[in-house]
Amino acid sequence: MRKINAQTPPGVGTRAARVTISDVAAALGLAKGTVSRALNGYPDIAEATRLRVSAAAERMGYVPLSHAQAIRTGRVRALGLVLQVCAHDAQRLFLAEFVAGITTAASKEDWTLTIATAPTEDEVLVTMRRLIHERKADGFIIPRTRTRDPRIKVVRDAGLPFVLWGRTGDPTDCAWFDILGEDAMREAVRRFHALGHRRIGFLGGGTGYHYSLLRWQGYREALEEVGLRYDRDIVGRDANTLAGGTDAARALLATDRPPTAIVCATDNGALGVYAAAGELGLRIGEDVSVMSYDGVPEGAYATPPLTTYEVDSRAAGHRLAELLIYRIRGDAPEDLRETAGPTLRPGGSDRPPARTSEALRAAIDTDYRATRTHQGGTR
Amino acid sequence: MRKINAQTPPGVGTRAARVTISDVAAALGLAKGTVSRALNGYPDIAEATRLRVSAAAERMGYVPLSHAQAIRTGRVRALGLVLQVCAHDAQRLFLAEFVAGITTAASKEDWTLTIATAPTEDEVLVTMRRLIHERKADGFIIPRTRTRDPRIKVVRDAGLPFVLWGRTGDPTDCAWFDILGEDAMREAVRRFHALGHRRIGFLGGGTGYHYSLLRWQGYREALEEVGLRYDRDIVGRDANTLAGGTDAARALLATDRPPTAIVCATDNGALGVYAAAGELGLRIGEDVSVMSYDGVPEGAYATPPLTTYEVDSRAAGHRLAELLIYRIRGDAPEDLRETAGPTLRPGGSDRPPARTSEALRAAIDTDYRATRTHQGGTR
DNA sequence: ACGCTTGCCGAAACCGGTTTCGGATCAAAG
DNA sequence: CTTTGATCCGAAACCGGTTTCGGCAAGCGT
Repeated sequence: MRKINAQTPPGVGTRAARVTISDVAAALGLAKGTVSRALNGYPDIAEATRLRVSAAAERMGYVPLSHAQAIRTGRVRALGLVLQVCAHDAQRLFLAEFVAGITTAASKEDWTLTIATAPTEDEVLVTMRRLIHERKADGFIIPRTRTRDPRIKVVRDAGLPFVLWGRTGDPTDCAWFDILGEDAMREAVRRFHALGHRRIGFLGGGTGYHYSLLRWQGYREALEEVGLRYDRDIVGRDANTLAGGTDAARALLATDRPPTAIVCATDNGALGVYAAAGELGLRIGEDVSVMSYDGVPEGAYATPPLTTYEVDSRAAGHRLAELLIYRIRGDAPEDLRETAGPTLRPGGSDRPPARTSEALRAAIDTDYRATRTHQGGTR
Repeated sequence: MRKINAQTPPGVGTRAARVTISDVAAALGLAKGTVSRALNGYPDIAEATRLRVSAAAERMGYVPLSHAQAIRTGRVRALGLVLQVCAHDAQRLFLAEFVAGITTAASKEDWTLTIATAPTEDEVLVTMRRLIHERKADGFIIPRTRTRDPRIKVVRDAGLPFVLWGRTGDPTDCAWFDILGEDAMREAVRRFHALGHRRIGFLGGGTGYHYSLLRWQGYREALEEVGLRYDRDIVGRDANTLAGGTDAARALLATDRPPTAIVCATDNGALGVYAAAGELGLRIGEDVSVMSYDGVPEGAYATPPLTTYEVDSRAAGHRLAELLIYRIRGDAPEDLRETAGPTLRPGGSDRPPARTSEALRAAIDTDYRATRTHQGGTR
């Protein structure tokens, strides 16, 4: 009488009996070790046997238990992702698509995604260490890389494979996928210049993020390329949130020679420009033009719709998962570095300048007073 | 000479040596079975020994490997979540907060979240079955429940615990957390009535979703409560997306007696009302008032900002994870049913009616023509 | 005909835990 | 002084896989 595995965990009803490797072995009259080796492609198994085994496994519906394998192999067939979810808004909504991309690629190979979140940068590290120590993942996807990123050290010290969503300062041992945001910034500057803008500002993302540095460089290089002078008066920082973008845009528009066009590293920052322009009674796409990067949905709802370089987060997630699996399977990081070009999503926020920077300055000053007094009256 | 576990998986550097239960046992001069029972609170271990063991485990940094435990216990200490991520937009951005809530609650108990996605409803079921069969999760969180939800059958058949994010038609064996959307709809109707609206329409979510049914009922009941007649001419369906909402709103505004206020089951539908109103040259909050439910960020960026009942997705995820863990540990589903009231996020889209329904009809007809001819001109 | 590979598979150890079972110790009871 | 029972722990089986090791049989050369 064979013993059937009929464990009944407390709390709920019986779990369906699973067919184990021993069941398959018994059905074929083979040793379970033989079955295991046959399924894992060991060279010391006859081709005929291998076929017989995989046919039987298929027929009986046998699927190895990844955590049972893990105890010996140390691999759980899971990708790790730790997200920093700040209390305030920012960057959160790219996530659904991103995760969808990762999980579809992962499940194609019968892997899963173990996901965790942490409120602060430090806790992200703690959480990663915990997942590593508990062997919850065989490798990590590291999103939103910084120029000097402590997460890389954590995962590298543990000897675990990883891939970056974005590039970083020191590429040693790093594999990555990234979209060339700097090219987007370059194109934006060129386009503004071609439209007739001669005073083009820039709003950068948070300091420390590597994409932020790259995009700023792209802006700066393109400026030189079209023959405009770099002027830090019309370059804002920490503008990757709505609030930050609003503040920075106010500052730019308060200068003696305000920009007639602003290139933004992120859509959130660009929406801040909308807000600041609204305060001054300026219309986007007429008084001030804006182009940015990300493709957040709010941009499409703004008036006029934001012209931006859209990021296909799903495709990125998909590719990153594939790269990570290759990496875990042993490919060299140097062979797993990919970049893609930016994709423009046209809107109505990038148009020829209605006036020069000087005229804009004057217009702001008069309009602003007008708006103020106008707002004084009830509505 | 003790053998140290120094396996080196191919592909990357050495994984740090982990301290195992045998290490702890050896350090204390106990059998590893004893250590295991001590840490798991078996009654046949002396209190002194238990303290000694847990102190040593703590000191040595011993953490049991969940997948090693799982092989015997069948529990992997992971929560399962399978998301349907449609190609088109809709409901996606609640996700980051939701996931954050789940993972914080989970990691508090040293659990993790195994997440997967699928493009269609059927593939969601397939994916869930796969995760169940591979024992990737000890229980599931089922989001966006339908009145008759096939996912419940899948997980119930497997004998796995689960909790619902939302309620469902047949509550047998179900635990859930939900926000009383129907109360929000009631309040919205009452508020519109108090503001003077006498023609209040409704845009429902997708059919089949239980929340959609409940909210529609809430609308209908409140209508009766304030003494207005239910009129299916001003009730739209399948309006839980921007496109669906736009279509439905067009239909409502094309009736002989168009609504001066519209209660929407979802923000996306409400933004569709904005779009439809825009087409007709109507202003939200003046010609047509709108209130809805969800609290998506786009709503705050619309002009005027959308008045809506905001959902704290993070709190919901947090609570759902807790409930599921309780459920897995054996609590009865009947004891794990919680609801919370809606929270209003005021905007500018709900104001007294500028005119009656009849006057609105006339205004639309004339304005619309005017707009058309006006649009004929450039710009 | 004999030894030597080589191919192929069974047996058993192993991974890191959990759980069962039985035996040793000791205090209280007879 | 033994018997009994409770308390506490060690030993070993077990979970579902993987991997090592050794041996049998067929094929090869000489």
